[in-house]
Amino acid sequence: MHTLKTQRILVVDDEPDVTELLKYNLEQAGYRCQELNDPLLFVSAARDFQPDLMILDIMMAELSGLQLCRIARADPLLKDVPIIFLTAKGEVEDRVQGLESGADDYISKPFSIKELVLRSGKLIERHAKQEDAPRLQRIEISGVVIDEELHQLLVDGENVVLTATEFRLLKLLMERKGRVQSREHLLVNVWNYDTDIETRTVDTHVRRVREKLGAHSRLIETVRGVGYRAVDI
Amino acid sequence: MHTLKTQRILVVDDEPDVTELLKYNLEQAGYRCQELNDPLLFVSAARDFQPDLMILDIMMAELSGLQLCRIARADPLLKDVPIIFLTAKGEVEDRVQGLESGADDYISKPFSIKELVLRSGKLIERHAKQEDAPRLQRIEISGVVIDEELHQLLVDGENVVLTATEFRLLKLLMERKGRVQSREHLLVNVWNYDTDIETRTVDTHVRRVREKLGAHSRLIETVRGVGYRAVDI
DNA sequence: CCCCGCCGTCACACAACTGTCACTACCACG
DNA sequence: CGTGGTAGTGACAGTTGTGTGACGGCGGGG
Repeated sequence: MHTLKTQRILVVDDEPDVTELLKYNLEQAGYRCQELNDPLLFVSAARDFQPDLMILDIMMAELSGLQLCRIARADPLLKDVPIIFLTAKGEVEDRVQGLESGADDYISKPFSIKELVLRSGKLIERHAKQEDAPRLQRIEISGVVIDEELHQLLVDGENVVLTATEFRLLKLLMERKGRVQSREHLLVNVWNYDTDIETRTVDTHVRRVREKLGAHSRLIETVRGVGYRAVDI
Repeated sequence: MHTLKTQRILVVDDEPDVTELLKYNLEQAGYRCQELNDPLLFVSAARDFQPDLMILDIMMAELSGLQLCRIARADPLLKDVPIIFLTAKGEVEDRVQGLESGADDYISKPFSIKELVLRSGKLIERHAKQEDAPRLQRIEISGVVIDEELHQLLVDGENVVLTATEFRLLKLLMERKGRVQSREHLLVNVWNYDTDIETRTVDTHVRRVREKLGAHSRLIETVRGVGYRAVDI
Protein backbone atom coordinates (compact mmCIF):
# COMPACT_ATOMS: atom_id res chain seq x y z
CA MET A 1 0.00 0.00 0.00
CA HIS A 2 1.16 3.46 -0.82
CA THR A 3 1.17 6.47 1.37
CA LEU A 4 -0.43 9.54 -0.14
CA LYS A 5 2.81 11.44 -0.41
CA THR A 6 4.99 10.87 -3.44
CA GLN A 7 8.33 9.64 -2.20
CA ARG A 8 11.33 11.54 -3.39
CA ILE A 9 14.61 10.02 -4.43
CA LEU A 10 17.86 11.80 -5.12
CA VAL A 11 20.25 9.99 -7.44
CA VAL A 12 23.88 11.08 -7.43
CA ASP A 13 26.28 9.75 -10.03
CA ASP A 14 28.65 11.58 -12.29
CA GLU A 15 27.62 9.49 -15.25
CA PRO A 16 24.49 11.04 -16.71
CA ASP A 17 23.63 7.79 -18.47
CA VAL A 18 23.28 6.03 -15.17
CA THR A 19 21.23 8.72 -13.46
CA GLU A 20 18.92 9.00 -16.44
CA LEU A 21 18.32 5.30 -16.50
CA LEU A 22 17.61 5.22 -12.81
CA LYS A 23 15.39 8.26 -12.95
CA TYR A 24 13.33 6.77 -15.74
CA ASN A 25 12.80 3.49 -13.96
CA LEU A 26 12.14 4.97 -10.55
CA GLU A 27 9.59 7.37 -11.98
CA GLN A 28 7.93 4.46 -13.72
CA ALA A 29 7.61 2.95 -10.29
CA GLY A 30 5.85 6.04 -8.98
CA TYR A 31 8.66 7.93 -7.29
CA ARG A 32 9.74 11.48 -7.83
CA CYS A 33 13.35 11.47 -8.81
CA GLN A 34 16.06 14.06 -9.11
CA GLU A 35 19.38 13.43 -10.84
CA LEU A 36 22.57 15.09 -9.73
CA ASN A 37 25.72 14.64 -11.78
CA ASP A 38 27.97 16.90 -9.78
CA PRO A 39 28.77 15.53 -6.32
CA LEU A 40 30.11 18.91 -5.25
CA LEU A 41 26.59 20.24 -5.24
CA PHE A 42 25.42 17.40 -3.08
CA VAL A 43 24.57 19.25 0.11
CA SER A 44 22.79 22.13 -1.57
CA ALA A 45 20.87 19.79 -3.83
CA ALA A 46 19.92 17.42 -1.04
CA ARG A 47 18.81 20.16 1.30
CA ASP A 48 16.80 21.71 -1.45
CA PHE A 49 15.18 18.56 -2.78
CA GLN A 50 14.53 17.01 0.62
CA PRO A 51 14.65 13.43 -0.53
CA ASP A 52 13.22 10.42 1.26
CA LEU A 53 16.00 8.27 -0.12
CA MET A 54 19.39 8.93 -1.65
CA ILE A 55 21.19 6.69 -4.12
CA LEU A 56 24.91 7.41 -4.33
CA ASP A 57 27.53 6.01 -6.62
CA ILE A 58 30.61 4.99 -4.68
CA MET A 59 33.00 5.78 -7.49
CA MET A 60 32.90 9.39 -8.55
CA ALA A 61 35.65 11.66 -9.70
CA GLU A 62 35.39 14.63 -7.37
CA LEU A 63 33.96 13.11 -4.24
CA SER A 64 33.27 9.51 -3.46
CA GLY A 65 29.89 8.27 -2.41
CA LEU A 66 31.40 7.22 0.88
CA GLN A 67 32.37 10.77 1.58
CA LEU A 68 28.98 12.06 0.57
CA CYS A 69 27.46 9.55 2.92
CA ARG A 70 29.55 10.75 5.83
CA ILE A 71 28.74 14.33 4.97
CA ALA A 72 25.07 13.52 4.93
CA ARG A 73 25.29 11.69 8.24
CA ALA A 74 26.84 14.76 9.80
CA ASP A 75 24.26 17.19 8.45
CA PRO A 76 21.31 17.71 10.76
CA LEU A 77 18.91 18.01 7.84
CA LEU A 78 20.10 14.91 6.05
CA LYS A 79 21.28 12.53 8.69
CA ASP A 80 18.13 10.44 8.80
CA VAL A 81 17.65 9.99 5.08
CA PRO A 82 18.38 6.41 4.06
CA ILE A 83 21.13 5.79 1.54
CA ILE A 84 21.75 3.13 -1.08
CA PHE A 85 25.20 2.80 -2.59
CA LEU A 86 25.90 1.82 -6.16
CA THR A 87 29.18 0.02 -6.45
CA ALA A 88 30.87 -1.40 -9.48
CA LYS A 89 33.38 -3.29 -7.47
CA GLY A 90 31.26 -5.50 -5.33
CA GLU A 91 34.15 -6.30 -3.13
CA VAL A 92 33.59 -7.21 0.45
CA GLU A 93 35.88 -4.48 1.66
CA ASP A 94 33.85 -1.81 -0.03
CA ARG A 95 30.64 -3.15 1.30
CA VAL A 96 31.83 -3.17 4.83
CA GLN A 97 33.16 0.32 4.49
CA GLY A 98 29.88 1.53 3.07
CA LEU A 99 27.76 0.07 5.78
CA GLU A 100 30.12 1.31 8.44
CA SER A 101 29.90 4.84 7.19
CA GLY A 102 26.16 4.79 7.58
CA ALA A 103 24.68 3.44 4.37
CA ASP A 104 21.51 1.45 4.67
CA ASP A 105 22.03 -0.81 1.67
CA TYR A 106 24.20 -1.26 -1.37
CA ILE A 107 23.81 -2.66 -4.83
CA SER A 108 26.59 -3.91 -7.05
CA LYS A 109 26.79 -3.09 -10.71
CA PRO A 110 25.65 -4.51 -12.97
CA PHE A 111 22.40 -4.50 -11.10
CA SER A 112 18.86 -5.29 -12.00
CA ILE A 113 16.69 -2.22 -12.09
CA LYS A 114 13.92 -4.25 -10.58
CA GLU A 115 16.04 -5.09 -7.63
CA LEU A 116 17.00 -1.48 -7.12
CA VAL A 117 13.40 -0.34 -7.21
CA LEU A 118 12.41 -3.03 -4.75
CA ARG A 119 15.16 -2.17 -2.33
CA SER A 120 14.35 1.50 -2.62
CA GLY A 121 10.76 0.83 -1.76
CA LYS A 122 11.71 -1.20 1.27
CA LEU A 123 14.08 1.36 2.63
CA ILE A 124 11.66 4.21 2.17
CA GLU A 125 8.93 2.26 3.84
CA ARG A 126 11.08 1.34 6.78
CA HIS A 127 12.27 4.89 7.10
CA ALA A 128 8.78 6.33 6.89
CA LYS A 129 7.63 4.01 9.64
CA GLN A 130 10.26 4.85 12.15
CA GLU A 131 10.54 8.49 11.34
CA ASP A 132 8.47 11.53 11.74
CA ALA A 133 8.61 13.62 8.64
CA PRO A 134 11.88 15.43 8.27
CA ARG A 135 11.91 19.04 9.38
CA LEU A 136 11.70 21.20 6.35
CA GLN A 137 12.84 24.74 6.00
CA ARG A 138 10.59 26.07 3.30
CA ILE A 139 7.36 24.64 2.01
CA GLU A 140 4.93 25.86 -0.62
CA ILE A 141 1.41 24.74 -1.26
CA SER A 142 -0.75 26.52 -3.83
CA GLY A 143 0.61 30.00 -3.39
CA VAL A 144 1.13 29.72 0.35
CA VAL A 145 4.77 29.65 1.38
CA ILE A 146 5.99 29.04 4.90
CA ASP A 147 9.66 29.61 5.58
CA GLU A 148 11.09 28.55 8.88
CA GLU A 149 14.42 30.25 8.47
CA LEU A 150 12.87 33.60 7.71
CA HIS A 151 10.11 32.82 10.15
CA GLN A 152 7.63 34.18 7.71
CA LEU A 153 4.49 33.26 5.84
CA LEU A 154 3.76 34.46 2.33
CA VAL A 155 0.25 34.28 0.93
CA ASP A 156 0.29 35.11 -2.77
CA GLY A 157 3.58 36.87 -2.19
CA GLU A 158 2.26 38.99 0.65
CA ASN A 159 3.77 38.76 4.07
CA VAL A 160 1.37 37.56 6.74
CA VAL A 161 2.28 37.63 10.39
CA LEU A 162 1.60 34.51 12.42
CA THR A 163 2.07 34.06 16.14
CA ALA A 164 4.50 31.44 17.33
CA THR A 165 1.86 28.80 17.97
CA GLU A 166 0.05 29.47 14.73
CA PHE A 167 3.34 29.18 12.92
CA ARG A 168 4.19 25.80 14.38
CA LEU A 169 0.69 24.54 13.70
CA LEU A 170 0.59 25.58 10.06
CA LYS A 171 4.11 24.37 9.45
CA LEU A 172 3.34 20.93 10.80
CA LEU A 173 0.23 20.65 8.68
CA MET A 174 2.04 21.78 5.56
CA GLU A 175 4.98 19.48 6.23
CA ARG A 176 2.60 16.56 6.26
CA LYS A 177 0.48 17.74 3.42
CA GLY A 178 -2.27 15.32 2.54
CA ARG A 179 -2.00 13.33 5.73
CA VAL A 180 -4.63 13.81 8.37
CA GLN A 181 -3.26 15.07 11.67
CA SER A 182 -5.40 14.18 14.65
CA ARG A 183 -5.98 16.76 17.35
CA GLU A 184 -4.00 14.63 19.76
CA HIS A 185 -1.12 14.42 17.34
CA LEU A 186 -1.16 18.17 16.86
CA LEU A 187 -1.23 18.73 20.60
CA VAL A 188 1.78 16.54 21.05
CA ASN A 189 3.77 18.11 18.25
CA VAL A 190 2.74 21.73 18.28
CA TRP A 191 2.16 22.16 21.96
CA ASN A 192 4.31 20.42 24.48
CA TYR A 193 2.11 17.62 25.58
CA ASP A 194 3.18 17.85 29.22
CA THR A 195 0.53 20.47 29.80
CA ASP A 196 -3.08 19.46 29.77
CA ILE A 197 -4.67 21.30 26.94
CA GLU A 198 -8.16 20.86 25.62
CA THR A 199 -8.40 19.41 22.16
CA ARG A 200 -10.84 22.15 21.25
CA THR A 201 -7.98 24.59 21.58
CA VAL A 202 -6.66 23.18 18.33
CA ASP A 203 -9.86 24.19 16.60
CA THR A 204 -9.53 27.74 17.76
CA HIS A 205 -6.01 28.02 16.49
CA VAL A 206 -6.93 26.46 13.18
CA ARG A 207 -9.60 29.08 12.87
CA ARG A 208 -7.12 31.87 13.56
CA VAL A 209 -4.71 30.52 10.97
CA ARG A 210 -7.50 30.19 8.42
CA GLU A 211 -8.46 33.81 8.98
CA LYS A 212 -4.93 34.86 8.21
CA LEU A 213 -4.80 32.67 5.11
CA GLY A 214 -7.68 34.71 3.72
CA ALA A 215 -8.78 33.35 0.36
CA HIS A 216 -6.61 30.30 0.91
CA SER A 217 -8.35 29.25 4.10
CA ARG A 218 -9.38 26.01 2.43
CA LEU A 219 -5.74 24.98 2.51
CA ILE A 220 -6.54 23.51 5.90
CA GLU A 221 -9.22 20.92 5.43
CA THR A 222 -11.33 19.61 8.25
CA VAL A 223 -11.55 15.85 8.56
CA ARG A 224 -14.61 15.33 10.66
CA GLY A 225 -14.12 13.21 13.73
CA VAL A 226 -10.36 13.10 13.31
CA GLY A 227 -8.51 16.35 12.80
CA TYR A 228 -7.14 18.50 10.02
CA ARG A 229 -4.90 18.27 7.01
CA ALA A 230 -3.30 20.57 4.47
CA VAL A 231 -4.33 20.07 0.85
CA ASP A 232 -3.80 21.59 -2.57
CA ILE A 233 -6.67 23.85 -3.31
CA MET B 1 43.53 50.85 10.24
CA HIS B 2 40.71 48.54 10.97
CA THR B 3 37.21 48.68 9.77
CA LEU B 4 34.74 48.55 12.59
CA LYS B 5 33.09 45.43 11.44
CA THR B 6 34.57 42.36 13.00
CA GLN B 7 35.66 40.12 10.18
CA ARG B 8 34.78 36.49 10.58
CA ILE B 9 37.12 33.63 9.86
CA LEU B 10 36.32 29.95 9.76
CA VAL B 11 39.25 27.65 10.46
CA VAL B 12 38.92 24.01 9.44
CA ASP B 13 41.51 21.49 10.50
CA ASP B 14 41.08 18.14 12.13
CA GLU B 15 43.88 18.85 14.57
CA PRO B 16 42.41 20.86 17.46
CA ASP B 17 45.86 22.10 18.41
CA VAL B 18 46.23 23.88 15.11
CA THR B 19 42.78 25.43 15.09
CA GLU B 20 43.17 26.63 18.66
CA LEU B 21 46.47 28.24 17.91
CA LEU B 22 45.08 29.97 14.86
CA LYS B 23 41.95 31.05 16.66
CA TYR B 24 43.95 32.57 19.46
CA ASN B 25 46.21 34.54 17.17
CA LEU B 26 43.52 35.66 14.79
CA GLU B 27 41.39 36.86 17.64
CA GLN B 28 44.37 38.75 19.01
CA ALA B 29 44.48 40.45 15.65
CA GLY B 30 40.88 41.51 16.01
CA TYR B 31 39.05 38.88 14.01
CA ARG B 32 36.23 36.70 15.10
CA CYS B 33 37.18 33.14 14.63
CA GLN B 34 35.39 29.82 14.63
CA GLU B 35 37.20 26.49 14.77
CA LEU B 36 35.87 23.39 13.09
CA ASN B 37 37.60 20.09 13.64
CA ASP B 38 35.22 17.91 11.67
CA PRO B 39 35.37 18.55 7.93
CA LEU B 40 32.15 16.62 7.46
CA LEU B 41 30.28 19.46 9.10
CA PHE B 42 31.86 21.97 6.79
CA VAL B 43 28.84 23.09 4.82
CA SER B 44 26.51 23.42 7.77
CA ALA B 45 29.11 25.25 9.81
CA ALA B 46 30.08 27.61 7.03
CA ARG B 47 26.53 28.47 6.10
CA ASP B 48 25.74 29.15 9.70
CA PHE B 49 28.79 31.17 10.56
CA GLN B 50 28.86 33.18 7.35
CA PRO B 51 32.59 33.72 7.33
CA ASP B 52 34.47 36.42 5.44
CA LEU B 53 37.41 34.10 5.03
CA MET B 54 37.99 30.37 5.34
CA ILE B 55 41.23 28.69 6.24
CA LEU B 56 41.34 25.03 5.25
CA ASP B 57 43.94 22.40 5.95
CA ILE B 58 44.70 20.42 2.83
CA MET B 59 45.44 17.22 4.67
CA MET B 60 42.53 15.95 6.68
CA ALA B 61 41.37 12.44 7.34
CA GLU B 62 37.78 12.46 6.18
CA LEU B 63 37.79 15.09 3.50
CA SER B 64 40.66 17.02 2.05
CA GLY B 65 40.77 20.79 2.00
CA LEU B 66 40.81 20.62 -1.77
CA GLN B 67 37.51 18.86 -1.73
CA LEU B 68 36.07 21.30 0.75
CA CYS B 69 37.21 24.10 -1.47
CA ARG B 70 35.45 22.63 -4.48
CA ILE B 71 32.34 22.06 -2.41
CA ALA B 72 32.41 25.66 -1.27
CA ARG B 73 32.91 26.94 -4.79
CA ALA B 74 29.85 25.02 -5.86
CA ASP B 75 27.65 26.29 -3.05
CA PRO B 76 25.79 29.47 -3.90
CA LEU B 77 26.12 30.80 -0.36
CA LEU B 78 29.83 30.14 -0.07
CA LYS B 79 31.26 30.51 -3.51
CA ASP B 80 32.54 34.05 -3.04
CA VAL B 81 34.22 33.56 0.31
CA PRO B 82 38.01 33.66 -0.07
CA ILE B 83 39.98 30.60 1.00
CA ILE B 84 43.47 30.08 2.34
CA PHE B 85 44.98 26.60 2.33
CA LEU B 86 47.27 25.24 4.96
CA THR B 87 49.61 22.70 3.49
CA ALA B 88 52.33 20.71 5.15
CA LYS B 89 53.79 19.58 1.89
CA GLY B 90 54.60 22.80 0.17
CA GLU B 91 55.09 21.04 -3.08
CA VAL B 92 54.51 22.85 -6.28
CA GLU B 93 52.04 20.30 -7.47
CA ASP B 94 49.86 20.83 -4.45
CA ARG B 95 49.97 24.54 -4.80
CA VAL B 96 48.93 24.46 -8.38
CA GLN B 97 46.13 22.09 -7.58
CA GLY B 98 44.95 24.32 -4.77
CA LEU B 99 44.88 27.45 -6.80
CA GLU B 100 43.22 25.69 -9.67
CA SER B 101 40.42 24.49 -7.49
CA GLY B 102 39.65 28.03 -6.48
CA ALA B 103 41.77 28.88 -3.49
CA ASP B 104 42.89 32.45 -3.17
CA ASP B 105 46.09 31.78 -1.31
CA TYR B 106 48.03 29.05 0.45
CA ILE B 107 50.48 28.85 3.26
CA SER B 108 52.95 26.04 3.86
CA LYS B 109 53.54 24.62 7.31
CA PRO B 110 55.47 25.45 9.31
CA PHE B 111 54.18 28.95 8.83
CA SER B 112 54.59 32.16 10.68
CA ILE B 113 51.46 33.21 12.44
CA LYS B 114 52.21 36.76 11.55
CA GLU B 115 52.33 35.89 7.90
CA LEU B 116 49.03 34.10 8.12
CA VAL B 117 47.37 37.04 9.83
CA LEU B 118 48.72 39.43 7.26
CA ARG B 119 47.58 37.34 4.36
CA SER B 120 44.19 36.92 5.95
CA GLY B 121 43.85 40.65 6.30
CA LYS B 122 44.77 41.23 2.69
CA LEU B 123 42.37 38.68 1.33
CA ILE B 124 39.52 39.94 3.44
CA GLU B 125 40.19 43.47 2.41
CA ARG B 126 40.40 42.63 -1.24
CA HIS B 127 37.27 40.58 -1.00
CA ALA B 128 35.35 43.29 0.81
CA LYS B 129 36.35 45.87 -1.77
CA GLN B 130 35.38 43.97 -4.87
CA GLU B 131 32.28 42.41 -3.47
CA ASP B 132 28.67 43.21 -3.30
CA ALA B 133 28.34 39.81 -1.73
CA PRO B 134 26.43 38.92 1.43
CA ARG B 135 28.46 41.21 3.67
CA LEU B 136 28.55 44.75 2.49
CA GLN B 137 30.41 47.76 3.61
CA ARG B 138 27.52 49.97 2.86
CA ILE B 139 23.95 48.90 3.16
CA GLU B 140 20.79 50.79 2.46
CA ILE B 141 17.28 49.90 3.44
CA SER B 142 14.46 52.32 2.74
CA GLY B 143 16.35 55.56 3.18
CA VAL B 144 18.54 54.30 6.00
CA VAL B 145 22.18 53.93 5.04
CA ILE B 146 24.81 52.36 7.22
CA ASP B 147 28.42 52.64 6.13
CA GLU B 148 30.93 50.72 8.13
CA GLU B 149 33.95 52.21 6.48
CA LEU B 150 32.90 55.71 7.43
CA HIS B 151 31.30 54.43 10.62
CA GLN B 152 28.37 56.51 9.72
CA LEU B 153 24.62 56.22 9.69
CA LEU B 154 22.50 58.30 7.38
CA VAL B 155 18.79 58.60 7.90
CA ASP B 156 17.18 60.36 4.95
CA GLY B 157 20.58 61.84 4.22
CA GLU B 158 21.11 63.19 7.71
CA ASN B 159 23.99 62.02 9.78
CA VAL B 160 23.03 60.20 12.95
CA VAL B 161 25.57 59.23 15.57
CA LEU B 162 25.47 55.70 16.93
CA THR B 163 27.56 54.24 19.70
CA ALA B 164 29.79 51.30 18.87
CA THR B 165 27.41 48.70 20.21
CA GLU B 166 24.42 50.25 18.54
CA PHE B 167 26.35 50.34 15.32
CA ARG B 168 27.25 46.68 15.39
CA LEU B 169 23.71 45.77 16.29
CA LEU B 170 22.07 47.72 13.52
CA LYS B 171 24.64 46.62 11.01
CA LEU B 172 24.14 42.97 11.79
CA LEU B 173 20.40 43.32 11.47
CA MET B 174 20.68 45.18 8.19
CA GLU B 175 23.22 42.74 6.81
CA ARG B 176 20.78 39.94 7.41
CA LYS B 177 17.74 41.82 6.34
CA GLY B 178 14.60 39.78 6.47
CA ARG B 179 16.09 37.02 8.57
CA VAL B 180 15.08 36.86 12.18
CA GLN B 181 17.99 37.20 14.57
CA SER B 182 17.36 35.66 17.95
CA ARG B 183 18.49 37.45 21.08
CA GLU B 184 21.03 34.72 21.64
CA HIS B 185 22.39 35.07 18.14
CA LEU B 186 22.67 38.81 18.56
CA LEU B 187 24.45 38.39 21.87
CA VAL B 188 26.96 36.08 20.28
CA ASN B 189 27.60 38.25 17.28
CA VAL B 190 27.25 41.79 18.55
CA TRP B 191 28.51 41.33 22.06
CA ASN B 192 31.33 38.98 22.72
CA TYR B 193 29.60 36.14 24.32
CA ASP B 194 32.31 35.64 26.96
CA THR B 195 30.44 37.65 29.53
CA ASP B 196 27.03 36.60 30.63
CA ILE B 197 24.71 39.26 29.44
CA GLU B 198 21.00 39.34 29.95
CA THR B 199 18.97 38.83 26.81
CA ARG B 200 16.83 41.79 27.81
CA THR B 201 19.86 43.97 27.22
CA VAL B 202 19.28 43.42 23.55
CA ASP B 203 15.84 44.96 23.88
CA THR B 204 17.22 48.07 25.47
CA HIS B 205 19.75 48.56 22.73
CA VAL B 206 17.17 47.95 20.07
CA ARG B 207 15.10 50.65 21.68
CA ARG B 208 18.01 53.08 21.64
CA VAL B 209 18.69 52.39 17.99
CA ARG B 210 15.02 52.81 17.16
CA GLU B 211 14.99 56.17 18.87
CA LYS B 212 17.84 57.31 16.70
CA LEU B 213 16.15 56.00 13.58
CA GLY B 214 13.31 58.40 14.30
CA ALA B 215 10.55 58.02 11.75
CA HIS B 216 12.25 54.88 10.45
CA SER B 217 12.10 53.06 13.75
CA ARG B 218 9.94 50.41 12.14
CA LEU B 219 12.98 49.29 10.18
CA ILE B 220 13.67 46.98 13.10
CA GLU B 221 10.77 44.64 13.44
CA THR B 222 10.03 42.67 16.57
CA VAL B 223 9.37 38.98 16.09
CA ARG B 224 7.64 38.05 19.27
CA GLY B 225 9.15 35.14 21.12
CA VAL B 226 12.16 35.03 18.83
CA GLY B 227 14.06 38.24 18.28
CA TYR B 228 14.33 41.06 15.78
CA ARG B 229 14.87 41.60 12.09
CA ALA B 230 15.37 44.43 9.65
CA VAL B 231 12.69 44.92 7.03
CA ASP B 232 11.75 47.27 4.25
CA ILE B 233 9.23 49.70 5.56
C1' DC C 1 39.74 64.92 40.48
C1' DC C 2 35.23 65.51 38.36
C1' DC C 3 32.22 65.28 34.40
C1' DC C 4 30.05 62.99 30.84
C1' DG C 5 28.80 59.50 27.71
C1' DC C 6 28.05 54.69 27.24
C1' DC C 7 26.45 50.44 28.95
C1' DG C 8 23.97 46.71 31.45
C1' DT C 9 20.21 45.95 34.57
C1' DC C 10 15.81 46.58 36.76
C1' DA C 11 10.87 47.47 37.64
C1' DC C 12 6.78 48.74 35.87
C1' DA C 13 3.38 49.64 32.08
C1' DC C 14 1.45 48.01 28.21
C1' DA C 15 0.36 45.11 24.32
C1' DA C 16 0.03 40.65 22.30
C1' DC C 17 -0.82 35.98 22.68
C1' DT C 18 -3.23 32.02 24.33
C1' DG C 19 -6.48 28.72 26.33
C1' DT C 20 -11.17 28.32 27.53
C1' DC C 21 -16.03 28.84 27.28
C1' DA C 22 -20.69 29.43 25.62
C1' DC C 23 -23.19 29.68 21.78
C1' DT C 24 -24.33 28.73 17.00
C1' DA C 25 -24.02 26.22 12.62
C1' DC C 26 -23.50 22.12 10.44
C1' DC C 27 -23.41 17.09 9.52
C1' DA C 28 -24.66 12.06 9.80
C1' DC C 29 -27.93 8.93 10.65
C1' DG C 30 -32.11 6.82 11.72
C1' DC D 1 -37.43 15.80 10.60
C1' DG D 2 -35.43 15.28 15.01
C1' DT D 3 -31.36 14.04 17.61
C1' DG D 4 -26.64 13.55 19.10
C1' DG D 5 -22.50 14.93 18.17
C1' DT D 6 -18.84 17.76 15.95
C1' DA D 7 -16.87 22.04 14.21
C1' DG D 8 -16.96 27.24 13.64
C1' DT D 9 -17.31 31.76 15.94
C1' DG D 10 -16.86 35.59 19.02
C1' DA D 11 -15.67 37.04 23.44
C1' DC D 12 -12.90 37.08 27.65
C1' DA D 13 -9.37 36.92 31.13
C1' DG D 14 -4.90 35.12 32.59
C1' DT D 15 -0.28 34.82 31.06
C1' DT D 16 3.71 36.07 28.70
C1' DG D 17 6.77 38.99 26.26
C1' DT D 18 8.21 43.65 24.94
C1' DG D 19 8.62 48.88 25.41
C1' DT D 20 10.07 52.37 28.34
C1' DG D 21 12.14 55.29 31.77
C1' DA D 22 15.42 55.37 35.28
C1' DC D 23 19.56 54.16 37.82
C1' DG D 24 24.30 53.04 39.02
C1' DG D 25 28.84 51.50 37.40
C1' DC D 26 32.64 52.15 34.50
C1' DG D 27 36.15 54.48 31.87
C1' DG D 28 38.06 58.27 29.10
C1' DG D 29 39.03 63.15 28.69
C1' DG D 30 39.42 67.55 30.45
